Amino acid sequence: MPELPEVETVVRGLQAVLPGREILSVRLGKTDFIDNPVLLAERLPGRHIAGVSRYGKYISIELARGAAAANPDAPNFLAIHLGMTGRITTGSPAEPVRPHTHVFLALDDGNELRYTDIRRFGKIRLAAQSWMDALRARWGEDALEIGAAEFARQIGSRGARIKALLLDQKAIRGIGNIYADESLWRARIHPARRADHLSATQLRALHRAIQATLLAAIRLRGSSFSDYVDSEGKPGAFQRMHRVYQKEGMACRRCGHAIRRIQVAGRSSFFCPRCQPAPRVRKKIHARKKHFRN
DNA sequence: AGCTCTTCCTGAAAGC
DNA sequence: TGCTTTCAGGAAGAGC
Repeated sequence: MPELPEVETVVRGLQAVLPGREILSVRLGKTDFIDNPVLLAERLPGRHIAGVSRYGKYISIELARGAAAANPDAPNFLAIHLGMTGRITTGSPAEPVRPHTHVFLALDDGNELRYTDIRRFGKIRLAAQSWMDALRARWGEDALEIGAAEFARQIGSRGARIKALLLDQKAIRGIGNIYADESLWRARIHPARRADHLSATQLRALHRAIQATLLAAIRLRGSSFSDYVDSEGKPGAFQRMHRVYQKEGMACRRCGHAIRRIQVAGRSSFFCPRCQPAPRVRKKIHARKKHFRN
């Protein structure tokens, strides 16, 4: 499940090989996850790649602007979201093609950029600057860049449960289920706590925990659970450092209590019931979800 | 307005 | 053994 650290790792890999390359041709398989496949196939050939960057969990491949592409509505960005099972790799076109590979871009150095996505939860779009700006306006600050004060202001004022907010890209961008759970464990905060019930100290601790967790994950090139690999096709190693995610029933590394799993905001949430004390049970929640004891 | 739930997709694993 | 059911989750959109 590519989240900020995995996308960052892929982007760094692509930055090493893509800038300056010309896209020679486009071949497509299934296209239901591509915003406008005809436009993509028509407009990409002949364009040169200027750079690669990350925006939240989006990968943005910027195309060099020719004279004709100078106007602001020109589609100068290839925006790619890996969804849950997306992978982008570059390598020789002679390498065997993995099943569910749906985009092939031939490059002028003889290599091929491929997009593979089993579940096709990913998204690909040839986008104009205005679309990238709209994404920026819609979403919150990047989880790695946001300061402690801004984090407390954005998150601490909301009535939603903290886990739901961490997953909401409009509140803060880049975090998914793995790093939300790992960060909450590190900060000793229960995933079902209301954000506006957290103390200033807890918000500071959570801000610190998020950034420390994300940076540690980037150092280990991300977490490979099912499908994630970097742009060279190699898995990350941060899954070895997971403390709660997918560890139901195992002993908490801090206190030894069994890790539990509950649903919060429609997502599996793993936590230590001793280190991360539950919110005071509200009658509404108690009546609906009996497993909220602890 | 602000929050939670449902939906899309495939394959692995559990259930019977 | 072999079938069916459940589950995983990012983010848009529906619903409350």
